[in-house]
Amino acid sequence: MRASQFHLNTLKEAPADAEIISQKLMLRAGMIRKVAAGIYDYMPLALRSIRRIEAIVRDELDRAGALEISMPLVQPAELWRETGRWDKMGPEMLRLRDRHERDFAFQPTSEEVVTDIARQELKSYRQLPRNFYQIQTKFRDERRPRFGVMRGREFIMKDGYSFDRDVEAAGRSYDAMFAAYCRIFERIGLEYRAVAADTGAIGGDRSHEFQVIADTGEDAIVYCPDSDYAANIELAGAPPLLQARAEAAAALAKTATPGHETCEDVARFLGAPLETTVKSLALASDGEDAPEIWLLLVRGDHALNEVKASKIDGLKAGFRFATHAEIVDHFGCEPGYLGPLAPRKPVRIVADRTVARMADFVCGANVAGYHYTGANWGRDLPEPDIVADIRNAVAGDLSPDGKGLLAIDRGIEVGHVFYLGDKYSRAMNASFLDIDGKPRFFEMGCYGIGITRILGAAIEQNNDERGIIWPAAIAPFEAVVCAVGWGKSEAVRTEAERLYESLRAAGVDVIIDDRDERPGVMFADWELIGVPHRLTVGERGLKEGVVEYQSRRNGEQLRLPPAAAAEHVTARLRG
RNA sequence: CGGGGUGUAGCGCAGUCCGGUAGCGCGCUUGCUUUGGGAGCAAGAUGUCGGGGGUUCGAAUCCCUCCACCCCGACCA
Repeated sequence: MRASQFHLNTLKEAPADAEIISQKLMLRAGMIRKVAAGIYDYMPLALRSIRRIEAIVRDELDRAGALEISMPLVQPAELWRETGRWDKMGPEMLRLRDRHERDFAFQPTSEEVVTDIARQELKSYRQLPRNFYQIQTKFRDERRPRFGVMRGREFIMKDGYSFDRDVEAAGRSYDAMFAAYCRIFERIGLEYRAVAADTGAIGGDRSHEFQVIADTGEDAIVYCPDSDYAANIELAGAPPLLQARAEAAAALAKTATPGHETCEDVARFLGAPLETTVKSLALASDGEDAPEIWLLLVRGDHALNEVKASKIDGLKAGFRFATHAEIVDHFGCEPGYLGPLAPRKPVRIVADRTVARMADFVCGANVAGYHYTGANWGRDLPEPDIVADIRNAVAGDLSPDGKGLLAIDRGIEVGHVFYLGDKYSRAMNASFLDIDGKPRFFEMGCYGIGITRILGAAIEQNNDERGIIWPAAIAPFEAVVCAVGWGKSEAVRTEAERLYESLRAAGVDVIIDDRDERPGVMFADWELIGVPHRLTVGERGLKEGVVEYQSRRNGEQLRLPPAAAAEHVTARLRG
């Protein structure tokens, strides 16, 4: 490629609404343009990187035995109604009507369509296992698109689906995809972690997220540096922090805490450690009749984990935070002073395992402006109705595998492998004839990779004050030849062209900067764009018999004889 | 969907309070000079001031109303 024929449009300043570094750099480098909220043009530079990511994904999936297909972007509502998801999906799914007023969905994912394929195409166990995937545009009408390409509404995703004859075989398919994903992210060159994730209604332990480690990540990853334990914070087990409940030592006392509503405030005001306070959260579950009110208790320094809470009997069907009116009605006071002692009306008390072992604790008194100190289970109030793990794990907790202490990192989810069971095949009556001649529902798995999100994640992980530093495997160009004084020096032109041609001959994806720009402009552009390897040809160097090499990643500079330069770059890329 | 905020040239911004017919930097065009880290000088081009309505002799500016976008808020690739 020649820069004079390529489309380059770099900016010195990023658009004001860009928030995170990858979004700013992609906009400045001219890779993407915003068309609407969460919807972007991918300009030639971006598309080159996208195609390289896709190539790696295809290569590894093909190797793992998956087959590429292409399913429609616009999918008939009837299929989505079969699984009930037409109603369940909510406003996140973009709905369309055709000229006959028929309902369609713009695919946010494709379980329904692929299951429809399977029930028509796969009749016999002899055809199993089968794994279909596609790399396709998805649309999810996110309530809040942000972070550029990281959380766009329209994005490119690889989604794959496996079909197996039984649970064991499905497990093998899952493991094969898990392994393929590891290879994919290693080849792309990302620092990632595979973490156990929530399986929701499906159950079981076969759900893993592939998280790219980055401070700007929206997910919290809990892991044990001394073992291979890693889980999404939604799932990570949080052990009780007390071995056993101590004997009550203090007397129950109602203490004035005017204006102090948070545990932090109350602890500071009372001069008590935050670990002696109990945080009370009022939830409501909407049952057949009146809503039931719940009070969930975690220690003052802990946070409620809503995914864990949703697994408690009675909350499984869904819950919400109680309204102000419900709180006043059941507790007889304003939020901020709620507690488990003698609420005005009966509420279900759920204590975190740590809270259940606390003694002499501080909690709201259900009277505005007052907290109890010295509260004790059994003596001052009944034992909790339910004791469960309902808090987020925190750094320093004992790892659930007992092999060390937990640490927490931020991550960006770029992949997810998930065992589906027969949820979709049963709903859509998708079956095959097994060896015994009886029909069975397919055991399914689904496997996603956020192709465009990988772009953002890679930049979040690889950048400096000058711009992007692409991992070579997904860079828009592997190398650039900068010709200083292109317009006036025949020698420079000749040597730059020669280098360019030898790199091309060696299979390097190289661009020659023949724009006749000043060197500062060229260097700034290519450093912003993040091309991993740069060769500079100028009259000054040629007089001394050298061209200059510079590595984008570590800034290393070398002066090389022109005859050895191309080989040097090739060796770094392929070596 | 709630709460906050912003819309002025491709990008970054000033001008709005106090109404008088739109400006700065970067970028773009042309010419000359310059030529190893985002050049200098000169001359230029580019605006329905988010849309619509109103007030006024006169509106980017005041009022009403839509719209778009951004930020803060709990199940996602």
